[in-house]
Amino acid sequence: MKEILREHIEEIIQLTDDEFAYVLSHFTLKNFKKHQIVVHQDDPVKYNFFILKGLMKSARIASDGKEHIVQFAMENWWITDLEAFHYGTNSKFTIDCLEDATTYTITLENKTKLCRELSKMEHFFHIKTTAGYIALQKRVLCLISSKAQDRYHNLLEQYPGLIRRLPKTMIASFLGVSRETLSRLDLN
Amino acid sequence: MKEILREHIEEIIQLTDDEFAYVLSHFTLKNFKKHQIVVHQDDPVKYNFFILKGLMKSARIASDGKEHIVQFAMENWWITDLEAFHYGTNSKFTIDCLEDATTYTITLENKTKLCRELSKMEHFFHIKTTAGYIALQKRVLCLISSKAQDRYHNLLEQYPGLIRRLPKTMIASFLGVSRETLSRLDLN
DNA sequence: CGCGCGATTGAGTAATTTCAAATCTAGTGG
DNA sequence: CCACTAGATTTGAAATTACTCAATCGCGCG
Repeated sequence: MKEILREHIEEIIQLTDDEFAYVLSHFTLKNFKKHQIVVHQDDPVKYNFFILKGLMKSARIASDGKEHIVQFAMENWWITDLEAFHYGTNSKFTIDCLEDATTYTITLENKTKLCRELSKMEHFFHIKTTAGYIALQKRVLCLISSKAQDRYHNLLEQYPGLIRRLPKTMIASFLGVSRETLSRLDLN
Repeated sequence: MKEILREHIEEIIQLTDDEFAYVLSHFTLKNFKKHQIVVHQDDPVKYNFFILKGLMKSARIASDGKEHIVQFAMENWWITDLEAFHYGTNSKFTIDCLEDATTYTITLENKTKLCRELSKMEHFFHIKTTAGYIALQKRVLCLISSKAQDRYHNLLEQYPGLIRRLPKTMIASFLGVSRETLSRLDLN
């Protein structure tokens, strides 16, 4: 468990054993079961989640009852409602488990403390956020410039391992089309 | 000029006069004229731009010749192709001026140096990137969950000052609809 | 076997695009 | 002050794309 987090962090910065032990002490290991809700829409967000094992999604239920999936996260990905987490507002999204999950969670207080006391960790989070920004920018471009079919292929190409674990209904929701439309596309 | 940048940074962190002078020495003041191209699609990206005055857009020209606007930036906003800037790859976008512009530019080398030497600045950029991430996440949600009309109103509500300075063609491109469709919407 | 869930298919409707033409507007030069 | 032009915006009409609602299919599991 520890090793996974350590390797993940050390892809970006180097830590001594002591430093890593200190970093680790700011995280809490938490397990969740499939279908378990980790963040409730309209509730405050306590944690940022680093996924060791499992699969989650972050989605918003619109007023008409439809679910719009904003993010998936699997092994070695982070997930939370970053806005609510950072600004202490209520979550716009519900985050739940598509598979049983094991996570390291960190509170905002601990993240802030860690960044203040170990500037390498601020660098780490900065780089991670930058990568997330870049990924979102790509997604925006895809959404405004491509037809549903190309969006599907684009996703498949970028995250083939993820797609295999997802029901098509959810892929459709993530792509911003109805499940019927996705089903009618020629996916070859 | 200096004061604008200083106030912008000091919204997030505190700097002594000496520190700010040091920070400032990593930036270069650059002026651009309306229609001038600041970053060419498929070229490397030298700078991240902080806009003191003016208005720019970042857009991708697709293979069919259509322009898809990914970002606008006006006073006190940052703009670049963050992926190309950080990873040294070629820009996916063309960034150009919709109005005459005055900017402070910073190279990746200087940004990295600044972050290493003054950890407060790493914090500053981290917070800025986080805010950008949050804004993009909102945009993604809007794109997958709303009709064109609601997307327009959403944008108008969030950035009324920006909309007033933009031709409708560009707003349409930003929203991911054709200019004809935007023109036909009932915008009241 | 039969239930439940996900995926597909059909039919009608709505939203959006495309291409073309018309209209409007701001700036320029006479 | 007017005429002219270039660019932006709007409008029209047909074609495409996607959505909704309903029905059906397929499959794994108790």
